[in-house]
Amino acid sequence: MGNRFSEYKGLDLSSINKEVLKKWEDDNTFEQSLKEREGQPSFIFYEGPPSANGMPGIHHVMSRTIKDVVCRYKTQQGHQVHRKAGWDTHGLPVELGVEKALGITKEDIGKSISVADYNKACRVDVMKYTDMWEDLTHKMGYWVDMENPYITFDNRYIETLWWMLKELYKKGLLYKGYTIQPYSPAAGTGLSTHELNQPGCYRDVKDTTCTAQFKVVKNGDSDFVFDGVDTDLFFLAWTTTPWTLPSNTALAVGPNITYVRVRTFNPYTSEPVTVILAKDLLSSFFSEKNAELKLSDYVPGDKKIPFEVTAEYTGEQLKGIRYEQLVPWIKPDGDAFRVITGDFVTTEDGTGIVHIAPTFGADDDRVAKVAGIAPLILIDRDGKRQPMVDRTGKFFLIKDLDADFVRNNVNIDLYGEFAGRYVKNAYDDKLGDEDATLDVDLSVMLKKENKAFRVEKHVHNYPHCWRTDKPVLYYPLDSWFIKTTAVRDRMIELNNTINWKPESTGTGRFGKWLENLVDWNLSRSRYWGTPLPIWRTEDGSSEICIGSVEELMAEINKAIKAGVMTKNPFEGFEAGDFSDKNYDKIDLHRPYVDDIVLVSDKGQPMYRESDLIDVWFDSGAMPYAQMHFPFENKDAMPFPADFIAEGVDQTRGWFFTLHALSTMLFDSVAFKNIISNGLVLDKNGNKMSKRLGNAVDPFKVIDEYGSDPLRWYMMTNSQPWDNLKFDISGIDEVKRKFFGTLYNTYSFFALYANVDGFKGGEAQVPVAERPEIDRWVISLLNTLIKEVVTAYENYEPTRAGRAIQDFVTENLSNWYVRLNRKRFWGGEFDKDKLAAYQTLYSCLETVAVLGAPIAPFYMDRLYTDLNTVSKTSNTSVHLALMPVWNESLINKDLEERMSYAQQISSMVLALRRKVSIKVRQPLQKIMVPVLNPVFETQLEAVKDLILAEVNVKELEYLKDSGGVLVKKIKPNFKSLGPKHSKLMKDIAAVINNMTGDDISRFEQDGKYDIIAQGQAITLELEDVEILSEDIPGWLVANEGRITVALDITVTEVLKEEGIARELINRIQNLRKESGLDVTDKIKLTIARHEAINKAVEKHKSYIGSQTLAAEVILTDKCNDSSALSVEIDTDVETTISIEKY
RNA sequence: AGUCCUGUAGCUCAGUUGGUUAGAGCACUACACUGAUAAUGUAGGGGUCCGCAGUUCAAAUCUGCGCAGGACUACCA
Repeated sequence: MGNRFSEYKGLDLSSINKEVLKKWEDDNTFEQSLKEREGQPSFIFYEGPPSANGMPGIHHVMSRTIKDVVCRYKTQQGHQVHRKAGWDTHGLPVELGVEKALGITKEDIGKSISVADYNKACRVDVMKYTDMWEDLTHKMGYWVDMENPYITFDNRYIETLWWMLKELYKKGLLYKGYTIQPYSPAAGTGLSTHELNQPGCYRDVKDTTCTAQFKVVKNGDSDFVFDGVDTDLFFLAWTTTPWTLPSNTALAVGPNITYVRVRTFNPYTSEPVTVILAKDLLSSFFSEKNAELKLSDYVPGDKKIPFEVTAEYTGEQLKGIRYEQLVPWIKPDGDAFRVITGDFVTTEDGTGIVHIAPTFGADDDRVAKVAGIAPLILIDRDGKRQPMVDRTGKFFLIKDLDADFVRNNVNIDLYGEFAGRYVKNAYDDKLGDEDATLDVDLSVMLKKENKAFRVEKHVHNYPHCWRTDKPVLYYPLDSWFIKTTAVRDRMIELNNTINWKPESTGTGRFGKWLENLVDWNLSRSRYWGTPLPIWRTEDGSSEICIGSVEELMAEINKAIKAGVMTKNPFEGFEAGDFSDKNYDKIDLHRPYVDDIVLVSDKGQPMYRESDLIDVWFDSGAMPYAQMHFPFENKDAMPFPADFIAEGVDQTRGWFFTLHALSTMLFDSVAFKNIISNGLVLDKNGNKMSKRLGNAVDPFKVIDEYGSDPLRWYMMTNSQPWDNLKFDISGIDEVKRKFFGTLYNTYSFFALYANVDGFKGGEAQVPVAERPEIDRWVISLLNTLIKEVVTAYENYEPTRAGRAIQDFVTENLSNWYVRLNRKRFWGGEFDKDKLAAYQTLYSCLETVAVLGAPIAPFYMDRLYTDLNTVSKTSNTSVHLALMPVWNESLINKDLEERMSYAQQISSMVLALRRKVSIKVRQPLQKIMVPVLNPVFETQLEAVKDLILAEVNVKELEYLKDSGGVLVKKIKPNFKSLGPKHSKLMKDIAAVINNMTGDDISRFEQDGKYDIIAQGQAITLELEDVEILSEDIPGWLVANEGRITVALDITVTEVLKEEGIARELINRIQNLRKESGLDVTDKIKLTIARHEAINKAVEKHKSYIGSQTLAAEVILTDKCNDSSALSVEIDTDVETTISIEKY
């Protein structure tokens, strides 16, 4: 050991995975990689916290591989890269999981199970798969510190959150307001979008829709629309929820939409009316067939209603016009019943005029606020502001309203008839599908009042509550908000400095999101999460936002003194002591914080606002909370991150909250570089899911193949931000194609290095003194380093991996090793051989270092195997530094001529195949037309390589003399294009029609005059490509611009040499079969055969040297029992025997 | 509905500032090679570059409109 390069029986990446893991553990390699970089520039990385209450899947391997690749790369660039793991522990999925496990629903909380017990169950449940996560992290080789993770339910973590909330509160960015949210009256709770997106929530339902007539008020602003109108004038607006019409306070038009004024008759009352609607939608209300009808011919009751367009307006013109309240039940408090404009208005359906009920639509609420339109609000018995519908889903009963309000604002006669009606039959147990709905009754009322223009059933998609199956209502609910809109511009500015991979996610998805930002709704009415640290008096006159446990303690003590509390539940907690022990004494969750009652300056009790905060706040706060900032690490907080990575689905999740909080609190980005990766789909492009049974178990894959092929496959198969169609056979391919080839190359090296006693520590043969092919592969190697390092630096691991793979399989293995095999076996251990070993060694070592971030296990093994013998390094590859490319070793000329060699070789081999002449049979010569001296010089340098590879004696350059060559000329569009764009077609035609003589003349003069479309044009040589495609009389191959001819005459001399080679081949096979070592010398006996005697005699020493035969004996008959019969040529058979010398 | 991504050979993917014969690997077929051998090489078949329109001398590449798949956000008259 240590003196010989390890040789293996086969490649077992799964075992290597395990062995290398063990080594990392024994050597504390990860810790070392941090310790060794102490004092070096740090590279800051944030780990996005996964939720540990679900099993890790294959897609987690994806994002974690990306993170790991970057962090390992940066370590190899000399940075210190801390990686702190984290767990996301709050939130709805946890609650649902617990409810399912305990067989309870939300209604049971506080009844059959106490909040304390419920939360205790959540705390345990959320960590239940931690072991699996740690195991996967470990096995896949993701280096992250799992010893000291941040956990979002930790009291210290929450304390930082409180500190942040207080900072926001102090800046005036935290406020209470209301917003329109999905609400389930049947369940009595608001719903999150997450809940709304449960499968089956959106269903097609058939509802009554109504196109209502809003009567235009005639005043100074609207005179122009009344010009020539002889009837009442109405706006038409359509709604799928007629029950919201009584809450209408505005109409919205599109500023650039064209509207028409139409004189017609109401189809229900037959009264003459004039209505306004979008021009584009005219045909959906008025049939073309009726266009000819005369208004004067109309008889009330006619089915066919005539109409006449009498004016046209833009939306902008209609803006500001007032109309009468459609359903005058309740007087709104403030400005209302005015036409406003909105960009969201379309003419796809309806009338192009949108009915706005700010209390029941999110869009409505927003545009109304902007335009200064009041919502239709009621005051209930408790003095609270309410929409027209109560929490159970019915119009408020008059007795439930404030008496003063009823007196001043409510028309009891009209409203009384409808008060108490449920807006959907589904909310009333007593009603079924057969009963008349509120929508219908309202529509009928409007019809009678000449206020409905069309009433019909309409099928549309509507969300339903996933628990009660009943329709959801959009309803205004009280919530706490963060005023992100206040910093929107700054967020956009900062976002422009972030390097997004791919860029489109940053500018597109994220950028657009920021432009249309709304305030961040923080409130969640749940149990398991970070409580909002705001205490308020019942009347809302005083409130306090708590920013630390210490502050809370002080307030509690104040409250105890004031007598609103009797006992401090957090007694014994010492401010400033950040130990586990101290923080274990308290619990900042519900219900404990709810039991705390504080006291206002005026001595009133203050109760906690019962909301929890959005879990996304938890994760967005992790840069600070993971350090317990500012209570600890006040001056040592790593911020902002140099790099983060997560799935693209986090764009509006984690990416957003990180960005929003850092902008608001520190006026800074939270991360400078980001990769947002795509999804991992199954091989057919379908989303993986347990339900479909197409989910891939990462543990099984790693166990079977090892992590390296999996990681390599994920990084190189498609760009990280494209979706990956995960196909297990792709991993197999990577294993064979890449790792197999790399392993083979190493095995080849190890085998011969051990034979020759090469150690790797020998003095280097100067590159300039190495043969052409060595310098070629070294040139490519330096190109590779440049390419790979640049790719990593640009956060493009895919390019890096593909470049490495290409180099290994194509250049190193298929060409360098294949052509150089003979240099490694046999012969003296001379300078040339040493150069070969050193070249191959440095290629392998460099590949190991370059590939280490992606394939950490195998590359570490390869690196160690090499260095254990050479002793040039004794560390893990992950502590090694990335190589630096040497520009002076990159020789593009050399790379070009080697590619000529490769191309010509493969062409000659193809020719041989065509005429069925084996490669073992030497041939006399190949001929290559050379049309310029540079090409000849290039070829001359690689001539020997070509000849050896294709087993041909000489290479002849055919010059342009005596007209042997048939030349062809092609236009060079790239050069011609910019000069003569319009004439290209004609020029091309002229060039293609040139004769051999023309071409010769062109070549001699260096230019050529032609006429195209009457214009004289002088062509330069660079404008065309002249090549020789055929050499009459020879066997010719042609590829691109290279042409090769092969002399296929087999002379007697050549034949003999061919026979010698055949013999050598048989003998080598025999050697191998008989188990001889590569270095064993033999005694060789060959039975005479007329066809081979001369060849053996002539090439005796050649045969001997190739087969390590000390003696080569031609005999009449081989008596040896080990003698074997071999076929040398068709019908030529002889026997040979070998014995160890 | 909006925003974004993707669409190239049977499959997975390259394809540079637009340049005229669109490539690779896998798979398939045939042949060859054999001291790297559970490798390797060569050849072959296989393409509406998603469609349509436009810009241009020239479009897989640029623009517009669609189509299909996917993601996110929203669900509104």
